[in-house]
Amino acid sequence: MPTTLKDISKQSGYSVTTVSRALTGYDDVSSSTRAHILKIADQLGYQPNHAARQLQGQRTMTLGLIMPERMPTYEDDFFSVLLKGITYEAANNGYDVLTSAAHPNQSELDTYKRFVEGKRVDGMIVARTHRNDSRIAYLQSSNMPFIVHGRLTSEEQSNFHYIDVDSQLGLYLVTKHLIELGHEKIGLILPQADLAFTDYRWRGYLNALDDHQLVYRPDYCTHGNLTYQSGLDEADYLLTNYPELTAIIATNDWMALGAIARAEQHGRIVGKDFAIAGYDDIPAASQAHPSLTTVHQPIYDVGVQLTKQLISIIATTPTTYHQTLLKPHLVVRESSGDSR
Amino acid sequence: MPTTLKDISKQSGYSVTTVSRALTGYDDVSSSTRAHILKIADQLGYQPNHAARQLQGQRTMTLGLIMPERMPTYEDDFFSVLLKGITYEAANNGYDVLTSAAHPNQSELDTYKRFVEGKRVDGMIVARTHRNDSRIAYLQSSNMPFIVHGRLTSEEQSNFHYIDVDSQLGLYLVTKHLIELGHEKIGLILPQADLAFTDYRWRGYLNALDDHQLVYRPDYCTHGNLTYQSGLDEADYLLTNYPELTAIIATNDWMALGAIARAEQHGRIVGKDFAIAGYDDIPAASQAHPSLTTVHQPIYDVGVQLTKQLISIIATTPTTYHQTLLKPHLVVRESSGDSR
DNA sequence: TTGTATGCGTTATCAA
DNA sequence: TTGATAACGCATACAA
Repeated sequence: MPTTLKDISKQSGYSVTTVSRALTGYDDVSSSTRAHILKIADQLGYQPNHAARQLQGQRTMTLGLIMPERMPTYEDDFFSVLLKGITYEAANNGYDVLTSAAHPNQSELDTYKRFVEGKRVDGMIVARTHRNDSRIAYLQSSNMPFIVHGRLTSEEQSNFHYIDVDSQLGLYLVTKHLIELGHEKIGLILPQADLAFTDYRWRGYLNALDDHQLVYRPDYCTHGNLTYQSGLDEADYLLTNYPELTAIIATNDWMALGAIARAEQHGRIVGKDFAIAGYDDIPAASQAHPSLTTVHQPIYDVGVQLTKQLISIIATTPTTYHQTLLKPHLVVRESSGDSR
Repeated sequence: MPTTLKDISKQSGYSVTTVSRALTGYDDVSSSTRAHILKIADQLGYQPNHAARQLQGQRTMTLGLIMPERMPTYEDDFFSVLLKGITYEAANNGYDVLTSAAHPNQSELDTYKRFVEGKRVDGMIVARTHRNDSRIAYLQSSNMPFIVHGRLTSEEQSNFHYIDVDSQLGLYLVTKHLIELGHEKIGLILPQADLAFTDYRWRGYLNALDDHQLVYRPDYCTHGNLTYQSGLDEADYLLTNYPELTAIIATNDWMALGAIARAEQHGRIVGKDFAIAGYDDIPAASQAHPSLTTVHQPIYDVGVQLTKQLISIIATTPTTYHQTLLKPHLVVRESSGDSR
């Protein structure tokens, strides 16, 4: 059985109260008794019982992250990398991280409720927002501190703390890059329509076309699901129906890699007579052949930033929303080809 | 303030005890009162207070995973992918996952103690074992259920539940593959010497040489640290000092990718006049150019298996160690070249 | 079938 | 500077 305050109390002769105060660093304990108690606690290998602390309203020193209901695609490591950044930064600040996914017969939202109303965490991190995001609505109605990676769509109000990478700018940059290389007919493979960033990426593409007096062709835009397979499928669709295309932008790297593979099967030589670009700059992007032109998203670092912010929010309960928009940068590699 | 049993008690007129029993599914509650209570609980959105449950000795329904003290290299996503598998499988069984890393001024082992003695979890998962692993020794001395991914070195006793991928077999397979292609002078880039699997991988290499009557040259073996950079460095060292080498095996894919890059800088054409193989089969391996011959490790699935096992161990406290050795398989791609 | 009393380990309040 | 007591929310032993 683990050591409790009572054990230390007995050993030391002091009351449980005094022991508690000595251990938690109160200043109304004589330094000699504190030293004495500290020594015994150390000998006995005392570890505070976390549940007991929580129970009388203490902080949990725990942050929560819930993985999406349907597992993101097998190859999508967005959440795991984010979680890595979160875990290490949390630990640097004395926090632990509780993670879960929907339990059987429960919704994702139920999991949020379990964490929040079960008082299991001091704050929540929400990632990959979608249109009309019920998780955010719920958290707003609670008084649990939370921070979001991403915003709601541009038509919705994002009245909460967030850190986002400016997807609209990101897609503007790639699109502009391709246009400047001479491309005028550029296909676009978007993610699922209900993801909030889909909206921003689409707008970035649109703006770039606009700014260069190119006509927007809605039929050049399709929706994939962020997987390699959907990159194959959507590229196939675009190349079959619109052979006039000279370039395709996929809104994540896995779809872009799929698109490259399929384009080559269609007889296009990517990086020479056809251009493809991705988004994210995952490790495989630089290894791919041709290497992938893409937009860099520092996911690990975003995890770190989110954590830093959330912890400061927990500490200070700011009255104004902390909203950060990070600027992504274009990484030009072989797949977009030379100037044509 | 979240709803408590007391609130439901007041609303329903029943005692807290009865409410508690109705909600946790005892059978000594009349079905009419149960229905009544359930309804009110639902209306009030009752969520059990986790801390309170834990406090009187209940299960936490939480599993623990602690990330290594020094962050695994930036690009090493082993833990994050493992954690993804663990989290989803845990959730499937009604469990949550608590993760952390060493807090400031604390050791990794302190973190284990916090989790175990602070009674924060029902079981622990340990990964990436090393020689003389103090975390395992500690857990063995506790009575916290735990399962390990990996074993101790072959000279040590692995008296605990584990699931390992047979690294020795894995390295045997790659080495044999290269030998059968005609290679006789094969460099080996190992991980840090204190990692337990280093031992097994080295033995696999050794056995394959032995079985084919090739002499083992210790100086053909170097140690990297699992990063791309160390792949560059160690390959450089090997190629500079032993130009007679016709192949290099790196014991993970990132080092192998580094080795490919450096070998090409040394004028070797990998896949033609020089062979390189890796280990892990990370996504980038199939995208690399040349694509990487490697050994497949199903990390996500291992996470799933570990979780399944651990949960069953928690439930049944088996008296015999559950030890599984998974067979890895060779994935032959371009980097090992054709028969020579 | 239901209710009362008690305790889990800790901290906060109040008194000494 | 220290200690007794109550309280956090829940589940259990025991009584009714």
